Amino acid sequence: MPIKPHTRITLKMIAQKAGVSVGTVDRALNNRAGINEESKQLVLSVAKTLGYKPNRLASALSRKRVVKIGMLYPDRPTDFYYDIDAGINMAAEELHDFGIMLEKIRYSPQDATGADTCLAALDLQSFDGFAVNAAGSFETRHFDRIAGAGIPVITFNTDAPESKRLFYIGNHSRESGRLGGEILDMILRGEGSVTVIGNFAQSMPFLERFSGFFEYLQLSASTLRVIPCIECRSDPMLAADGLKNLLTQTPDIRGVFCVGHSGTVGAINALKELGRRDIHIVGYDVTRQTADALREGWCDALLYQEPFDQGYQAARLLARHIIENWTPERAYLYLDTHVVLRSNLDSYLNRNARVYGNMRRDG
Amino acid sequence: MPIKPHTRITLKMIAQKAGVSVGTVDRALNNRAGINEESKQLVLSVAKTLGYKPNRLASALSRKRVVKIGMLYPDRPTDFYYDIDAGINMAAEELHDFGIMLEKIRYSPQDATGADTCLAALDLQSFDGFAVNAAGSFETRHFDRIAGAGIPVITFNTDAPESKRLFYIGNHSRESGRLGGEILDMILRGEGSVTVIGNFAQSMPFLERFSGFFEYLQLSASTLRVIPCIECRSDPMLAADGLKNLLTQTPDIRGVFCVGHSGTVGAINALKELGRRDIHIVGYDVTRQTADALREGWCDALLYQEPFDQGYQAARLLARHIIENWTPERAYLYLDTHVVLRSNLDSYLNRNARVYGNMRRDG
DNA sequence: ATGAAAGCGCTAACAC
DNA sequence: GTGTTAGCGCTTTCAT
Repeated sequence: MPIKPHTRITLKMIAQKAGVSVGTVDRALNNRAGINEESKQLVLSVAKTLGYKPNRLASALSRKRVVKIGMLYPDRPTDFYYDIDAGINMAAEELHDFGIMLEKIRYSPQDATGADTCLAALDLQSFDGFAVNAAGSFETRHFDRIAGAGIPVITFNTDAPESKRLFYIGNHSRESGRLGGEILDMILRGEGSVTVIGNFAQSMPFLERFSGFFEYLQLSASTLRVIPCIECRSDPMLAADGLKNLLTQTPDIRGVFCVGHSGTVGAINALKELGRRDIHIVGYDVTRQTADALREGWCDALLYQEPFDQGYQAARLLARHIIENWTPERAYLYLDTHVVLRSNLDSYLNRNARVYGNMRRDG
Repeated sequence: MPIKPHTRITLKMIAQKAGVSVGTVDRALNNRAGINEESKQLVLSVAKTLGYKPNRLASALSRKRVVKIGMLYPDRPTDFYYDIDAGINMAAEELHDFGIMLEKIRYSPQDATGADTCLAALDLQSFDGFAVNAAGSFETRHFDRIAGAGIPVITFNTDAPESKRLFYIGNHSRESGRLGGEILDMILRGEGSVTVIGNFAQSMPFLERFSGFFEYLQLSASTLRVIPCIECRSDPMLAADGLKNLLTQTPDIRGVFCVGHSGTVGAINALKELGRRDIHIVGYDVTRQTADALREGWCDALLYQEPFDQGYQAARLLARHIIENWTPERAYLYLDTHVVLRSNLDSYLNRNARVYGNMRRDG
């Protein structure tokens, strides 16, 4: 192990070259008050010619203030939020050293006032930012109020585009719907009828997936016939019953597109009950139930939304905004929607444990 | 919603509670020499009850030594390594603050002695580790020698399982081959003949993808007939000619599985030339050529290997091993193989620029 | 074997 | 408006 001097441009070096003190350099470089324009320009130009790169570490270490970020997301369904939560945990660990603390605030999406109560109870002033999963019946005006107070708010997993949130990170729901249409069309080769199990009342992403699905069929001039869809309201039972009903009325249904996890589970159960392996399901999210069904052939493809990454990146990016005053060029940061088939299912089960999980420190 | 105070356990606190000095605590915690067993155990137990978590930042900041990591990977095909390179750049930037320096060492995979020459020219002793993309005709004994000298070596993107490398991070080639089989089978519904365009002489992953493809057809009892395959030796022209030849002899070919990027490009060109939109291609890697073909319907699906992440994670994980003495539980860290279809193609084009690119600091 | 002390690069508080 | 200085938590060196 060689001992090499660390040649790095420091504030001190800039100060020396510019003939000022580190304090002044700091003020210039960080846009702080109490410096006159001339010195500022001087310092800035010296820093530039020297090729100065700030050292986030030293900065974080010396910062007295602890940055506190509120992570606001539903407490269920447990399956789905388990992965988001894991991603947040990972980010929390990485950010901890930087003096950034993540505080999880779970709300109940079923309870219309749950999130509101949560927010009301919080001492907003003690937070430096919020990352919000705007699922369920969340009142966006709440975080408009927060954003209005100068505390940055971003959304993840589910957006609230009409709100004052800074940016969104998550999936492109419409695109994933198109993907669902493409896969179902590929499987069925445009023959027969399909139906959609929706969850539209619950929140926008579901509606967007549905739109995307239609969009694909439209664009590709698919010959698939779409039968009026079923609403499942996040209840697998309703989805199952609805599908069974529909099948008695319309026996030529060949495929089902489920815009959400509960609908997928319901549809799978219905087909199992009826023993209909000839009907093809394209659904959402990899959980034990859907994974088993995929493996056993009750389902053909699952669209996977990288929940782990959503939590992880949301925390990281918001932290970055707060610490470095960084903002993305676009207000939408889309993560990929993954196609999970039988052959790559194993990769997605416990995927985080595989790679990221191992990346956690031993202690 | 507990409000946890950000109380950080420091060496000082442990020292105080254990009645020793910070120096001793440091020695105990980091297995350094010059401490007697009793004090060590005492410190360790105090640290444990206090729930001590080391602060990587302070550690990196105070460390005098600069850690140098050699990233060894081919210089072409440019398209493919552009993304790996981008991932490495991102890692380099993140790691820079931690006093970790990445040095890129590009070798020419065509030139049998290219990598060897590279390695011979290096001052091995000045490196703290190597991450190697063991593609092409790379002589694994070279990095066996390095590993033998106590310098950790990991592989990424392409493994060398028989070598002394510490662990591998990249894709599961056989699984991706199975995925290719599944998709082609799904498209063709087991009807007709398919062929495989190989690149087997080049390196193991290609052979593994091929095995996986067969494995799937076998396991699923697919009725697809596989016609003896074409070898393309990384040359799209050879692939195109081979396919055109085969098609004159065996007109009922309905699908083509290409185990590598060059084969995919060649097959696409052949079909374009023949105007055969009825033949389905499943290939590898998203580049301008394959993306255009997918969009225009000359190709049905692309398997994407997350090159960006491969470079990024390889650097991060090796750094972690060197700095924190962390080692993964398994020697294989698999990243997902993504299925790219028309509907989600846009997500994959410039995907790194979209999210990660934006994450880079402004300067 | 152990303690004391000097930084690493930066921030923030205080003095001028 | 500017300079000075005391840390942040850790590593490393030098005494003891």
